[in-house]
Amino acid sequence: MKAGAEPAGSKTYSITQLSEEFSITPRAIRFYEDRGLLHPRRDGQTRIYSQRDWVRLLLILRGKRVGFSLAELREILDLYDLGDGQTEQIRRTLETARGKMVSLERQRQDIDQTIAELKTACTHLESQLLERGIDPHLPLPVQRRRRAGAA
Amino acid sequence: MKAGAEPAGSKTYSITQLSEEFSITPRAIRFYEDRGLLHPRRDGQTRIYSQRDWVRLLLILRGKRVGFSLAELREILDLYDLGDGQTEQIRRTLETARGKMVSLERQRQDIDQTIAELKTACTHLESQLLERGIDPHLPLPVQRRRRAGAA
DNA sequence: TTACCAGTTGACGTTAACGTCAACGTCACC
DNA sequence: GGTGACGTTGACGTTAACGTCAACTGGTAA
Repeated sequence: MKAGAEPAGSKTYSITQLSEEFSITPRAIRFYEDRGLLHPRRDGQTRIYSQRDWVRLLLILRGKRVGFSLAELREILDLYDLGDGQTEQIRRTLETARGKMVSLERQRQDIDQTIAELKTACTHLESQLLERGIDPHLPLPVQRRRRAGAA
Repeated sequence: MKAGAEPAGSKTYSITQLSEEFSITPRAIRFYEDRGLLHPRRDGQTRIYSQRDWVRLLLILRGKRVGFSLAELREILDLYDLGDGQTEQIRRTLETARGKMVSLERQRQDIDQTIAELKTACTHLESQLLERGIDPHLPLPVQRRRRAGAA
């Protein structure tokens, strides 16, 4: 039990705990490890995830939502545990980080434009409904629910 | 030459013209058509693209950059040529449009957070370089270029 | 002991979005 | 009447990101 860098009393997670918290499957988590995005401790066979792993997973999922591939996410996550690598390595890493920021800025512009277009499309549709004397904000005709999980 | 809805004098494009303008392959364009995102006229076998198709392609590519799948993009594009469909159809369409807007807003938040994190990571890296007396803004050691195309 | 979890490692299946290749048509031109 | 350039339709290959399934390994509660 002589823990290493971890605060020794720090909270840990099993793979299913993590999978439930983040609403993904254990399979996905193992897959991320296979791709070098996570490196949990082991107790024999079983994986034990630390707070740090928790944060990493958070970053991974957010990164996916903004469109990064797992390979890119690996690069990005490595930004944090570089610590004191070789100078050349640091410089390259810095370059890729800057590159990703640029593409993200552009992506945000794309999103803003798309939102704007959807907005006009919506008003267009709403006016069509109004012409027919229908309230555009009424809910749809009683959706069939199927045991909805967490939002 | 008796054109239909088109302004008759309106500019048209061949598939390779479009592919070059947007830096994609003809294969991709045909694929989009196969998935119902484009409906070009035909002159015998050959496809003829109108201004409207041009705009659609623009929207498709932007949509892809913000993470929409081709199936989703098809839905979105259909928002524009609904015209005067069935009332029920209009309402459902309106719902999906609103849903996409919500997810886009969230995605923009994700992007902003990611940018912020990358920014701190960058300053971290830069300070490491400064500690070693290195200018963090010098370009990398003479990248090998290989006949770069358009930016 | 048996039974049942929770977890593990392969191995193969799947979907999306094209790439690649083959075989073919067709026009202008020389 | 051959030869490109440009276009077409299949059909199969490929990569990413998992899903699915099978076979196995401890622990533990009845």
